[in-house]
Amino acid sequence: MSKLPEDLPECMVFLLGKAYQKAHGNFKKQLKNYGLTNMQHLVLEGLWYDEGMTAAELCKLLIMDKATASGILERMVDTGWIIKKPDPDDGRIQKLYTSKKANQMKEKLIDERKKANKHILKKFTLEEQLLLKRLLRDLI
Amino acid sequence: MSKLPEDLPECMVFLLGKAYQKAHGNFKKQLKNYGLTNMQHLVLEGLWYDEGMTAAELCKLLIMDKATASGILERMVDTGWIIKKPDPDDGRIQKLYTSKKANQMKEKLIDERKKANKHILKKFTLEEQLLLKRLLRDLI
DNA sequence: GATTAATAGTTCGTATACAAAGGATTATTA
DNA sequence: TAATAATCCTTTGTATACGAACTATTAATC
Repeated sequence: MSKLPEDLPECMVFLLGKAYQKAHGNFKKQLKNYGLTNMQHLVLEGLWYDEGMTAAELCKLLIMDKATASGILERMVDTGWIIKKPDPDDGRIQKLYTSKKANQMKEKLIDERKKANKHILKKFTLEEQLLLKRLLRDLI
Repeated sequence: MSKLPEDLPECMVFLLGKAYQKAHGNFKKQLKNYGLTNMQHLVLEGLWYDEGMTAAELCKLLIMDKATASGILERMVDTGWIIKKPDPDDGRIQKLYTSKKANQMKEKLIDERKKANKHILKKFTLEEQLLLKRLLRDLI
Protein backbone atom coordinates (compact mmCIF):
# COMPACT_ATOMS: atom_id res chain seq x y z
CA MET A 1 0.00 0.00 0.00
CA SER A 2 1.33 3.38 -0.92
CA LYS A 3 0.67 6.35 1.25
CA LEU A 4 0.89 9.89 0.11
CA PRO A 5 -0.38 12.58 2.43
CA GLU A 6 2.02 11.05 4.93
CA ASP A 7 4.79 10.66 2.37
CA LEU A 8 4.44 13.90 0.49
CA PRO A 9 5.62 16.03 3.41
CA GLU A 10 8.67 13.80 3.50
CA CYS A 11 9.65 14.43 -0.10
CA MET A 12 12.16 17.22 -0.46
CA VAL A 13 11.53 17.79 -4.16
CA PHE A 14 7.88 18.33 -3.37
CA LEU A 15 8.47 20.47 -0.30
CA LEU A 16 11.08 22.63 -1.95
CA GLY A 17 9.04 23.03 -5.11
CA LYS A 18 5.88 24.05 -3.33
CA ALA A 19 7.63 26.30 -0.84
CA TYR A 20 9.27 28.03 -3.77
CA GLN A 21 5.98 28.33 -5.62
CA LYS A 22 4.34 29.94 -2.63
CA ALA A 23 7.16 32.38 -1.99
CA HIS A 24 7.56 33.17 -5.66
CA GLY A 25 3.83 33.63 -6.17
CA ASN A 26 3.64 36.52 -3.74
CA PHE A 27 6.74 38.28 -4.96
CA LYS A 28 5.56 37.86 -8.52
CA LYS A 29 2.38 39.82 -7.85
CA GLN A 30 4.33 42.71 -6.38
CA LEU A 31 6.77 42.78 -9.26
CA LYS A 32 3.98 42.72 -11.81
CA ASN A 33 3.33 46.37 -10.94
CA TYR A 34 6.75 47.12 -12.36
CA GLY A 35 6.44 44.83 -15.37
CA LEU A 36 9.21 42.62 -14.06
CA THR A 37 9.53 38.96 -13.17
CA ASN A 38 11.57 37.50 -10.36
CA MET A 39 14.34 36.34 -12.66
CA GLN A 40 14.43 39.69 -14.43
CA HIS A 41 14.66 41.37 -11.05
CA LEU A 42 17.56 39.10 -10.15
CA VAL A 43 19.30 40.05 -13.38
CA LEU A 44 19.05 43.71 -12.43
CA GLU A 45 20.41 43.06 -8.96
CA GLY A 46 23.21 41.07 -10.50
CA LEU A 47 24.14 43.87 -12.85
CA TRP A 48 23.92 46.47 -10.12
CA TYR A 49 26.45 44.43 -8.23
CA ASP A 50 28.75 44.17 -11.22
CA GLU A 51 27.80 46.30 -14.18
CA GLY A 52 29.11 45.07 -17.50
CA MET A 53 29.00 41.37 -16.78
CA THR A 54 28.66 38.94 -19.62
CA ALA A 55 25.71 36.58 -19.86
CA ALA A 56 27.97 33.69 -18.90
CA GLU A 57 29.13 35.46 -15.74
CA LEU A 58 25.58 36.37 -14.85
CA CYS A 59 24.52 32.77 -15.34
CA LYS A 60 27.16 31.61 -12.92
CA LEU A 61 26.19 34.19 -10.33
CA LEU A 62 22.48 33.51 -10.55
CA ILE A 63 22.81 29.75 -11.11
CA MET A 64 20.92 30.10 -14.35
CA ASP A 65 21.02 28.05 -17.53
CA LYS A 66 22.51 29.89 -20.51
CA ALA A 67 19.55 28.97 -22.71
CA THR A 68 17.16 30.32 -20.12
CA ALA A 69 19.22 33.47 -19.77
CA SER A 70 19.15 34.07 -23.49
CA GLY A 71 15.40 34.50 -23.51
CA ILE A 72 15.26 36.52 -20.30
CA LEU A 73 17.94 38.93 -21.46
CA GLU A 74 16.30 39.36 -24.84
CA ARG A 75 13.00 40.29 -23.22
CA MET A 76 14.76 42.70 -20.87
CA VAL A 77 16.39 44.44 -23.80
CA ASP A 78 13.04 44.63 -25.58
CA THR A 79 11.36 46.13 -22.53
CA GLY A 80 14.20 48.54 -21.93
CA TRP A 81 15.54 47.27 -18.61
CA ILE A 82 19.03 46.39 -19.81
CA ILE A 83 21.40 47.16 -22.66
CA LYS A 84 23.74 44.82 -24.52
CA LYS A 85 27.08 46.15 -25.75
CA PRO A 86 29.40 44.10 -27.92
CA ASP A 87 32.92 43.57 -26.57
CA PRO A 88 35.55 44.95 -29.00
CA ASP A 89 38.11 42.43 -27.75
CA ASP A 90 35.98 39.29 -27.98
CA GLY A 91 33.38 38.87 -30.68
CA ARG A 92 31.57 36.15 -28.78
CA ILE A 93 30.76 38.37 -25.85
CA GLN A 94 28.15 41.00 -25.16
CA LYS A 95 28.48 42.99 -21.96
CA LEU A 96 25.33 43.75 -20.05
CA TYR A 97 24.33 47.06 -18.47
CA THR A 98 21.28 48.31 -16.64
CA SER A 99 19.28 51.05 -18.35
CA LYS A 100 18.32 54.48 -17.03
CA LYS A 101 14.79 53.22 -16.55
CA ALA A 102 16.13 50.47 -14.32
CA ASN A 103 18.42 52.73 -12.33
CA GLN A 104 15.64 55.21 -11.67
CA MET A 105 13.67 52.44 -9.94
CA LYS A 106 16.67 50.89 -8.23
CA GLU A 107 15.86 51.78 -4.63
CA LYS A 108 12.23 50.81 -4.97
CA LEU A 109 13.02 47.52 -6.64
CA ILE A 110 15.60 46.50 -4.09
CA ASP A 111 13.16 47.40 -1.36
CA GLU A 112 10.51 45.18 -2.91
CA ARG A 113 12.69 42.12 -2.57
CA LYS A 114 13.54 42.99 1.01
CA LYS A 115 9.86 43.38 1.84
CA ALA A 116 9.01 40.10 0.16
CA ASN A 117 11.74 38.37 2.08
CA LYS A 118 10.55 39.73 5.40
CA HIS A 119 7.01 38.70 4.59
CA ILE A 120 8.07 35.14 3.85
CA LEU A 121 10.13 34.81 7.00
CA LYS A 122 7.94 36.69 9.45
CA LYS A 123 6.39 33.49 10.77
CA PHE A 124 9.75 32.25 12.01
CA THR A 125 11.93 33.20 14.92
CA LEU A 126 15.26 34.76 14.10
CA GLU A 127 16.95 31.49 14.95
CA GLU A 128 14.70 29.55 12.62
CA GLN A 129 15.29 32.07 9.86
CA LEU A 130 19.04 31.71 10.08
CA LEU A 131 18.81 27.97 10.31
CA LEU A 132 16.51 27.66 7.31
CA LYS A 133 18.76 29.83 5.20
CA ARG A 134 21.80 27.83 6.19
CA LEU A 135 20.14 24.54 5.37
CA LEU A 136 18.93 25.81 2.01
CA ARG A 137 22.37 27.14 1.15
CA ASP A 138 23.78 23.72 1.95
CA LEU A 139 21.40 22.20 -0.56
CA ILE A 140 22.53 24.46 -3.39
CA MET B 1 25.61 50.62 -3.03
CA SER B 2 23.82 47.43 -3.69
CA LYS B 3 25.38 44.19 -2.70
CA LEU B 4 24.44 40.85 -4.11
CA PRO B 5 26.66 37.94 -3.23
CA GLU B 6 25.98 38.92 0.36
CA ASP B 7 22.30 39.59 -0.23
CA LEU B 8 21.45 36.71 -2.51
CA PRO B 9 21.91 34.11 0.20
CA GLU B 10 19.46 36.14 2.26
CA CYS B 11 16.71 36.05 -0.33
CA MET B 12 14.26 33.25 0.28
CA VAL B 13 12.81 33.28 -3.23
CA PHE B 14 16.29 32.77 -4.59
CA LEU B 15 17.33 30.16 -2.04
CA LEU B 16 14.13 28.17 -2.37
CA GLY B 17 14.16 28.35 -6.14
CA LYS B 18 17.74 27.20 -6.49
CA ALA B 19 17.48 24.53 -3.84
CA TYR B 20 14.46 23.21 -5.68
CA GLN B 21 16.26 23.34 -9.01
CA LYS B 22 19.16 21.36 -7.64
CA ALA B 23 17.00 18.73 -5.99
CA HIS B 24 14.69 18.51 -8.96
CA GLY B 25 17.55 18.30 -11.43
CA ASN B 26 18.88 15.09 -9.93
CA PHE B 27 15.53 13.39 -9.57
CA LYS B 28 14.67 14.41 -13.10
CA LYS B 29 17.61 12.51 -14.53
CA GLN B 30 16.63 9.34 -12.72
CA LEU B 31 13.03 9.61 -13.86
CA LYS B 32 14.05 10.17 -17.44
CA ASN B 33 14.91 6.47 -17.61
CA TYR B 34 11.22 5.79 -17.11
CA GLY B 35 10.00 8.52 -19.43
CA LEU B 36 8.42 10.38 -16.54
CA THR B 37 8.78 13.86 -15.08
CA ASN B 38 8.61 14.76 -11.41
CA MET B 39 5.10 16.14 -11.68
CA GLN B 40 3.94 13.10 -13.63
CA HIS B 41 5.47 10.92 -10.95
CA LEU B 42 3.59 12.88 -8.31
CA VAL B 43 0.36 12.36 -10.23
CA LEU B 44 0.91 8.60 -10.14
CA GLU B 45 1.64 8.67 -6.43
CA GLY B 46 -1.48 10.75 -5.92
CA LEU B 47 -3.63 8.29 -7.82
CA TRP B 48 -2.09 5.32 -6.07
CA TYR B 49 -3.16 6.93 -2.84
CA ASP B 50 -6.69 7.55 -4.06
CA GLU B 51 -7.53 5.94 -7.38
CA GLY B 52 -10.36 7.60 -9.28
CA MET B 53 -9.71 11.15 -8.16
CA THR B 54 -10.85 14.01 -10.36
CA ALA B 55 -8.37 16.50 -11.74
CA ALA B 56 -9.64 19.09 -9.29
CA GLU B 57 -9.05 16.81 -6.32
CA LEU B 58 -5.60 15.93 -7.58
CA CYS B 59 -4.79 19.61 -8.00
CA LYS B 60 -5.71 20.25 -4.40
CA LEU B 61 -3.62 17.34 -3.15
CA LEU B 62 -0.56 18.24 -5.19
CA ILE B 63 -0.98 22.01 -4.89
CA MET B 64 -1.09 22.25 -8.65
CA ASP B 65 -2.76 24.76 -10.93
CA LYS B 66 -5.66 23.36 -12.93
CA ALA B 67 -4.31 24.72 -16.18
CA THR B 68 -0.97 23.10 -15.49
CA ALA B 69 -2.68 19.84 -14.59
CA SER B 70 -4.62 19.84 -17.82
CA GLY B 71 -1.47 19.57 -19.90
CA ILE B 72 0.25 17.10 -17.60
CA LEU B 73 -2.73 14.77 -17.53
CA GLU B 74 -3.14 14.96 -21.28
CA ARG B 75 0.47 13.93 -21.82
CA MET B 76 0.12 11.12 -19.30
CA VAL B 77 -2.88 9.77 -21.16
CA ASP B 78 -1.00 10.00 -24.44
CA THR B 79 1.98 8.13 -23.01
CA GLY B 80 -0.22 5.53 -21.39
CA TRP B 81 0.47 6.22 -17.71
CA ILE B 82 -3.08 7.11 -16.74
CA ILE B 83 -6.64 6.68 -17.97
CA LYS B 84 -9.51 9.15 -17.94
CA LYS B 85 -13.02 7.88 -17.43
CA PRO B 86 -16.05 10.15 -17.74
CA ASP B 87 -18.30 10.30 -14.68
CA PRO B 88 -21.87 9.21 -15.54
CA ASP B 89 -23.30 11.38 -12.77
CA ASP B 90 -21.45 14.58 -13.58
CA GLY B 91 -20.65 15.54 -17.14
CA ARG B 92 -17.97 18.01 -16.05
CA ILE B 93 -15.87 15.39 -14.37
CA GLN B 94 -13.42 12.81 -15.58
CA LYS B 95 -12.09 10.34 -13.04
CA LEU B 96 -8.43 9.46 -13.20
CA TYR B 97 -6.91 6.00 -12.92
CA THR B 98 -3.39 4.63 -13.19
CA SER B 99 -2.72 2.28 -16.11
CA LYS B 100 -1.36 -1.27 -16.04
CA LYS B 101 1.94 0.06 -17.30
CA ALA B 102 2.11 2.36 -14.30
CA ASN B 103 1.12 -0.28 -11.78
CA GLN B 104 3.71 -2.68 -13.07
CA MET B 105 6.41 -0.13 -12.24
CA LYS B 106 4.85 1.01 -8.99
CA GLU B 107 7.40 -0.39 -6.56
CA LYS B 108 10.34 0.77 -8.61
CA LEU B 109 8.93 4.23 -9.09
CA ILE B 110 8.13 4.75 -5.43
CA ASP B 111 11.61 3.58 -4.59
CA GLU B 112 13.14 6.11 -6.95
CA ARG B 113 11.59 8.98 -5.04
CA LYS B 114 12.73 7.55 -1.74
CA LYS B 115 16.26 7.18 -3.05
CA ALA B 116 16.24 10.72 -4.40
CA ASN B 117 15.03 12.01 -1.09
CA LYS B 118 17.73 10.23 0.83
CA HIS B 119 20.34 11.51 -1.55
CA ILE B 120 19.20 15.08 -1.06
CA LEU B 121 19.16 14.82 2.71
CA LYS B 122 22.22 12.72 3.31
CA LYS B 123 24.38 15.73 4.08
CA PHE B 124 22.24 16.62 7.09
CA THR B 125 21.91 15.12 10.51
CA LEU B 126 18.57 13.57 11.36
CA GLU B 127 17.74 16.57 13.48
CA GLU B 128 18.50 18.94 10.65
CA GLN B 129 16.42 16.85 8.26
CA LEU B 130 13.37 17.00 10.48
CA LEU B 131 13.85 20.67 11.14
CA LEU B 132 14.23 21.54 7.47
CA LYS B 133 11.10 19.64 6.55
CA ARG B 134 9.14 21.31 9.30
CA LEU B 135 10.27 24.77 8.24
CA LEU B 136 9.43 24.08 4.61
CA ARG B 137 6.01 22.75 5.51
CA ASP B 138 5.39 25.93 7.46
CA LEU B 139 6.16 27.93 4.33
CA ILE B 140 3.57 26.11 2.22
C1' DG C 1 49.99 28.25 -39.14
C1' DA C 2 46.39 24.78 -39.73
C1' DT C 3 43.65 21.71 -36.98
C1' DT C 4 41.32 20.94 -32.92
C1' DA C 5 39.31 22.24 -28.62
C1' DA C 6 36.97 25.39 -25.77
C1' DT C 7 33.81 29.18 -25.00
C1' DA C 8 29.72 32.46 -25.77
C1' DG C 9 25.21 32.78 -27.35
C1' DT C 10 21.24 31.44 -29.91
C1' DT C 11 17.65 28.37 -31.33
C1' DC C 12 14.60 24.40 -30.91
C1' DG C 13 11.77 21.14 -28.55
C1' DT C 14 9.44 19.79 -24.43
C1' DA C 15 7.58 20.48 -19.76
C1' DT C 16 6.02 23.06 -16.14
C1' DA C 17 3.58 27.34 -14.04
C1' DC C 18 -0.15 30.34 -14.00
C1' DA C 19 -3.35 34.36 -15.29
C1' DA C 20 -7.29 34.97 -17.97
C1' DA C 21 -10.97 33.77 -20.75
C1' DG C 22 -14.11 30.40 -22.62
C1' DG C 23 -17.36 26.29 -22.94
C1' DA C 24 -19.97 22.81 -20.78
C1' DT C 25 -22.45 21.23 -16.96
C1' DT C 26 -24.43 21.26 -12.47
C1' DA C 27 -26.17 23.76 -8.37
C1' DT C 28 -28.58 27.58 -6.42
C1' DT C 29 -31.92 30.86 -5.99
C1' DA C 30 -35.22 34.16 -6.87
C1' DT D 1 -38.54 27.09 -13.75
C1' DA D 2 -35.88 30.69 -15.62
C1' DA D 3 -31.89 33.27 -14.43
C1' DT D 4 -27.69 33.28 -11.95
C1' DA D 5 -23.86 31.33 -9.77
C1' DA D 6 -20.54 27.89 -9.10
C1' DT D 7 -17.69 24.13 -10.70
C1' DC D 8 -14.83 21.41 -13.95
C1' DC D 9 -11.87 21.50 -17.46
C1' DT D 10 -9.64 23.33 -21.65
C1' DT D 11 -7.33 26.76 -24.29
C1' DT D 12 -4.35 30.72 -25.00
C1' DG D 13 -0.51 33.57 -24.03
C1' DT D 14 3.70 34.52 -21.57
C1' DA D 15 7.75 33.21 -18.76
C1' DT D 16 10.87 30.20 -17.00
C1' DA D 17 13.87 25.74 -17.17
C1' DC D 18 16.93 22.94 -19.56
C1' DG D 19 18.89 19.28 -22.84
C1' DA D 20 20.70 19.26 -27.34
C1' DA D 21 22.30 20.97 -31.48
C1' DC D 22 24.24 24.86 -33.92
C1' DT D 23 27.01 29.21 -35.20
C1' DA D 24 30.58 32.24 -34.37
C1' DT D 25 34.72 33.30 -32.32
C1' DT D 26 38.78 32.68 -29.61
C1' DA D 27 42.27 29.58 -27.46
C1' DA D 28 45.23 25.64 -27.48
C1' DT D 29 48.04 22.38 -29.58
C1' DC D 30 50.56 19.88 -32.73
